[in-house]
Amino acid sequence: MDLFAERGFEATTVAEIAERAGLTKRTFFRYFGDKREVLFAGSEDLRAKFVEAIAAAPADAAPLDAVARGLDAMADLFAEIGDAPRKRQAIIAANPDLQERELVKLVGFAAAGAAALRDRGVAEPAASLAAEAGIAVLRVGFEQWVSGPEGRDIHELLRNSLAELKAVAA
Amino acid sequence: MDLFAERGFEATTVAEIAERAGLTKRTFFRYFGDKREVLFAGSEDLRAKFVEAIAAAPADAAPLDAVARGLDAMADLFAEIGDAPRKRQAIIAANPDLQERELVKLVGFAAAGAAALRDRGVAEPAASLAAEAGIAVLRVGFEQWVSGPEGRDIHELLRNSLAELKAVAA
DNA sequence: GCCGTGATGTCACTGTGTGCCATCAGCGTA
DNA sequence: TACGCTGATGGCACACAGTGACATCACGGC
Repeated sequence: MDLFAERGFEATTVAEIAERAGLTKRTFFRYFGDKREVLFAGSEDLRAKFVEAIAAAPADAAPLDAVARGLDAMADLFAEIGDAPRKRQAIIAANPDLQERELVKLVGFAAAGAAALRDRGVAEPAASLAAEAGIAVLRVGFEQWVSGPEGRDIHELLRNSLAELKAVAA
Repeated sequence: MDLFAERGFEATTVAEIAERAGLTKRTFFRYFGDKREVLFAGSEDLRAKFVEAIAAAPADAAPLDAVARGLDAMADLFAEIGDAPRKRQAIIAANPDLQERELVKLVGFAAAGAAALRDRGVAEPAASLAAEAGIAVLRVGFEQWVSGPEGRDIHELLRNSLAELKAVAA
């Protein structure tokens, strides 16, 4: 993160990252599948929170409301770790390769969320659509959070975004 | 496309593609920003159809209905060129790097669709959400089309997918 | 003291992607 | 015809990502 902030992602070589971390290039690639992955190592936690919250939603909750619980759980995590996500997002915003990887992660969230919904008895394609819609809400709300003024509550932004989606789809 | 179908994307080098096309590696990279891009060259047309149809929707159409027009226009193009998209999708499905690039293209569609909606007077974040939701519908419907039996009508799949989204968001 | 086992280092190598310069065809102009 | 300009291409050389193969080393069990 330090190196990326100093020189940018592209201008930082894996050898330099490895040296800073006290290991070799080869060992770096044993821990991370590729150079980008080092910035997304924490995303499994996020996905886990998301699916757990969906699974834990009341049995009679509608699919999209279960997804809303998942989004709320993600927001908890964001709020918890302060503005680290914002710094990280600035690095990602400056590099197309990283944006690609982020999209992959988000689609992975959608797939995991859809699976969690199916476990709740939601049929396809409703499960996938509810999960994809939830990720759309996340994208839009998160974008407002990182690009807007500091201190705004990410929970509220996501809730508003979801309400807006419901209004649009009505 | 021939080379990718024979040996797979990864096992095909840019030098081989260039040779087959009668030019050099260097020239290939002047036409395509990277190796993956050669598979996505036609996507600008698709995006253009999408935004044109949104712009051409009746002035009183709801945002999501304007997006539905856009999806219909894309379906026209898919149906027109037969099963080439299915072959292409098989290549993409076999390679994570290509999937990443496809997501980027889809998100680009969403952004272009959102801009078209804003031109129609739709405010944010409704415009982005409607466009993102439309792309979710496209992903789910297209996935059914390529993975399901041959001969199904992509228009119908997309319409059903959209109806399902509306039901889920109700 | 010996033997796995897992983590790490070292080395060589392929392939992507880029910068730099040479070449060449076409085209307008004197 | 000769000249110079321009745009497209080829031909290098290179940095860097990522991988396979092998060596090394620390460790714990026996």
